[in-house]
Amino acid sequence: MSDNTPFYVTTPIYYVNDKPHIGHAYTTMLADTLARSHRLLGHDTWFLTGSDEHGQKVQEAAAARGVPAQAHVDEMVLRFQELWERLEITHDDFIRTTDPRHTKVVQDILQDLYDRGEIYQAEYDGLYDVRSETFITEKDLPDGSSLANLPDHVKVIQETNYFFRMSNYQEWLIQYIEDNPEFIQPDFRRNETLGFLRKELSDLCISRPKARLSWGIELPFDPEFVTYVWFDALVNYISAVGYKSDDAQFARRWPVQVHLIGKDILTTHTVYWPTMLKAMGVAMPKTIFAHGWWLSGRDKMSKSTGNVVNPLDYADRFGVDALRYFLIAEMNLGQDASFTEEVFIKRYNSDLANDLGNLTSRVLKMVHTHCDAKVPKGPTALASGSEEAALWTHVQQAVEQMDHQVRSMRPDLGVAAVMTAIREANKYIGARAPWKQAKEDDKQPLYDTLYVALEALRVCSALLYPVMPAKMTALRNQIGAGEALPVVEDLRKYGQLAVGTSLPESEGLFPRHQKPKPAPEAAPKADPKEKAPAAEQVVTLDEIGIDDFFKAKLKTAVVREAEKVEGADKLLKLQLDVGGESRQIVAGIAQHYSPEDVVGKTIVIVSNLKPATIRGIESRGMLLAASKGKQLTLVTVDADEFPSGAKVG
RNA sequence: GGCGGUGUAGCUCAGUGGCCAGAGCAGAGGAAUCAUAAUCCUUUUGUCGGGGGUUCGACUCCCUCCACCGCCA
Repeated sequence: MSDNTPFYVTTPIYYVNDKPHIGHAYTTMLADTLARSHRLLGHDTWFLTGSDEHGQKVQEAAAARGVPAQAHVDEMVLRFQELWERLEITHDDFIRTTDPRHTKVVQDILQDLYDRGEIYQAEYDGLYDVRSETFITEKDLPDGSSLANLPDHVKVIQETNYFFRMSNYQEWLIQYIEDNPEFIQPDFRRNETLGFLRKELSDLCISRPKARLSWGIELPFDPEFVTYVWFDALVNYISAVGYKSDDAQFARRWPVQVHLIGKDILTTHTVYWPTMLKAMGVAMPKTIFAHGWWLSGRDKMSKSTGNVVNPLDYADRFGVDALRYFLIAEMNLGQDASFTEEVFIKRYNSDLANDLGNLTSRVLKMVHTHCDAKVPKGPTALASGSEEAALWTHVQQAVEQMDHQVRSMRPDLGVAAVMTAIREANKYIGARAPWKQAKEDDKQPLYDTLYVALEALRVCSALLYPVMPAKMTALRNQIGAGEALPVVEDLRKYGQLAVGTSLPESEGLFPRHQKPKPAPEAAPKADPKEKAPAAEQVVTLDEIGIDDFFKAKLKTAVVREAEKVEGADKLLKLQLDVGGESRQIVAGIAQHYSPEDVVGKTIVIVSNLKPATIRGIESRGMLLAASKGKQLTLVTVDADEFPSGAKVG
């Protein structure tokens, strides 16, 4: 089974100015689990991660602190490097885009492409979004703004830049994606990319004038410019493995087996990067795999709502391996997954504490009590049809499943198969009742039971090792399998534990955690008589973040006309003036206001509500009104003359 | 608006034409007492989103409607 198939896996390089969060940690742990799995299989494995260190934000952050940019990133990068150490990440290399080995290669590539006409200079005359540091078109403008009325963060600029002839490769890329189904995964992301490619692809702006951005890699053919992100960040995947610097290494590693990415950077990796490689004449990645996001419950995690899960909190409270297990077991790769403390503790308790931890504990306690803390002598072969053989079959199914599912990028299913085997082992113990066997004069049945159970643990611990390296090493040590890395060949062979091996004192691997709380933040102490559901409501009912609030765009509006809606006794149709724009809404206020009452009033509306058709009449927005019981009053503004279209909030 | 997806037990999901539709978690009852108040057994609820069609037979294929999600506009 062992071979020398190369396995090269990457994470995106993380923006050094960002604070590390669960998204970074997840991708990196996933890559680590894959890398460890392939190393066990004997594959020639290389795991690369790193940091993206150029750009405006770094330049500004460094300036704000009054330190040179390089000193700033040297300091910031440690937050990632230290986190990876803490999370048992075993990357083989960590590339920084400020490394000379990287900047040199970037410049070589740019010069080469420029010489070959793949990069050209052109005048850009249009809109620039300062906030996202990107060029935009009129279509990209936020609602309510226009060329005549630009938002503060959008500027009209005219500047010279350099462009990469990406558009030349559109047809080729479509064909390539269609010919190579494994290239972009999961397949619905592949479809998205093909959808993106149905419209015309433009050339890619790859530079910024130094006047605006100096913290970057200088274009070798024009010292007035630095290269902007794409030819800097993406190139890390090849600069780190010897492209244009170490042909032997590059030949050994490339093409990469898997680029792991989050779904938010799909297009850069499935459109920009392949066309860049094509222009360079470099082979395509085998697979670009986009995973989903971790949600906080059902909501996107967001800094401003404060619901960002800090991976270190969980690592501190439950252990790094428990966190790794949760992240791998809980996410169906590709889909989004939900991270809550309640779900975390539930899974921790049921899988790790109750099933695996307790199985280990009950088996080892008996070995210590009845077998003099030595691996007992079990059956030399498993009689077909026996309970032992049945358990072993389940364990072997887990071996096969893990192998298959890791290759299919579904480690969650592999882990689930191992848990099934572990539950079978618990059933086996129950069926054999070794505590009864221990009371018999003939101890051999007892020894048989315990040895077979230990063998099941040996195999399962090896299968889970890539996910929980430290805990599984501890477990393997406790059952006498030694501290060395598991050997894959031994997983299909029964009877590998050496009889008579002395076992060390063992302690619980996964202590149980009490009482899943409904939400991460401690809820205010409710009346003890109140049952959980009530408390849950208190917590989940409805504090929203400022972000949520601002999703609703509230504006003032003046009612120009109003009329009753025929056939509906509650509805009025209103024609509004909202900052010069007219708009029609339907409001259920007819029992409280007559049309004459409301004309001329300045009211408040939700301006970005999805249009609805009420009684066949289009309603674009809703007005605000206070109501209690049967009373209702419109929300108006406290000034006699106030312009319509004003922002409220 | 265009393209795609999803809708199966209280929750999370599996199930690519055929025995009474499944798993884990949660709930209920019981057994056991080696073990981390852990384990094991039994057990309830399913119009398989609605409607129509193809078929001897559909959760599974086709059409349509509804709801939600993703990407794009």
